[in-house]
Amino acid sequence: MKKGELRKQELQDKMAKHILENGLQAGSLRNLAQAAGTSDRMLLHYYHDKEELMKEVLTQISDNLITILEQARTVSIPFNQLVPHLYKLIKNPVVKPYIQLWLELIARASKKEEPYHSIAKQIGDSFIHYCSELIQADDKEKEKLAPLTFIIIEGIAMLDAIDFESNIEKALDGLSDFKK
Amino acid sequence: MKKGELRKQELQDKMAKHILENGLQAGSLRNLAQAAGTSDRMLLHYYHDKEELMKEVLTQISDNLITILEQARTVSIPFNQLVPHLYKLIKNPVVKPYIQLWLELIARASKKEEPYHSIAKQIGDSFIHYCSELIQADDKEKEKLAPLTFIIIEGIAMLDAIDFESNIEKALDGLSDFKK
DNA sequence: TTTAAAATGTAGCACTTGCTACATAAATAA
DNA sequence: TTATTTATGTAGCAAGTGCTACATTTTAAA
Repeated sequence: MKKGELRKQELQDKMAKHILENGLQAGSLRNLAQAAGTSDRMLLHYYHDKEELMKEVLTQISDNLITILEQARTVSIPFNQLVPHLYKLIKNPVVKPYIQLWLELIARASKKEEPYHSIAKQIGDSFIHYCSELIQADDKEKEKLAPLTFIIIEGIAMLDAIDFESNIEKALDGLSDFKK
Repeated sequence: MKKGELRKQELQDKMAKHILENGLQAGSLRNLAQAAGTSDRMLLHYYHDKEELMKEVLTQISDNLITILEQARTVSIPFNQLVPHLYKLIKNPVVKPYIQLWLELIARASKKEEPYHSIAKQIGDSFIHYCSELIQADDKEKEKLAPLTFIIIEGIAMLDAIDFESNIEKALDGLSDFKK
């Protein structure tokens, strides 16, 4: 890697950290520049415009999350244990900022705003793939259970955003009453 | 109702419509004023500040949604039919803007931003109450199934935001495989 | 060593944001 | 009719937004 690219990567790491800690809303060029220890002028030197910058930063954040998830990977689990397991995971202080950012991403994606929409789709795909790998079931079952797991975790994340923990517990209770 | 209050309500209706159609992001005082056919100056005459304005407008929107939902109410349905029923409902063009706004609300609520956080909690409560009324089950079951329904519908709304319809179908398929 | 390219600084533009100061016109109360 | 709220207009401020123009220094290629 050349010197320039190295510097760019250095800035990008710091920007990713800043976005993760403060959200998309706090991601103005000047804010990001300050967090990275440079100027907005320099950011537009390394990136063509803000859209390109955000695309690369968010992609990096998403890659980081995947790495974290892969590291926290266990052996495959049956569905009824997987959901509580993932609930614990998204409550983890390391993971939680990613979930909060994810909610912001979805809000923008729902308006087809770019680059957020396409990045959100990518992340969605990765997560379903991740669920699929974790579920203990045959392939035909996985096909249905991975999306179902995704949906339930997303829903839980939303309830968690409005401090509905007790409702989450009740729902998990209700879920465990079901059998195949 | 006095003349002033009447005028305020008139403006508020138009602002609610605008927010519903264009989202929170498009809700600057000047945008709202234009949509209501007045000036930002006048909005701050009727409301103390933007926070108060948003609080009242969003509360009204939420009340409108509840009215719509109540009108679309059927007889009580067992859980496994309720989820597909609600999925159809949130796909309804009349309801869909509310869901999109809801996603935006959640994103802000997750940062404890006011007035969004408290309003989102209120709406969450109403929706769980609504689910509870619709579910065909005894009270003890409802206690668990209403939050579970809420979670699943929220999750579906998120997947829908990133055009994951086929995954939603698979998940619903998977869900119907479960039995008590 | 000259030359081209990449890195960085300083200033600013045009626009949007919430909100305010200062005024006048209109409706209402005394 | 006078006095007092209430309604509305005009202008602007201070801060923030993405982005650009123009300059200079530093680095690397010839």
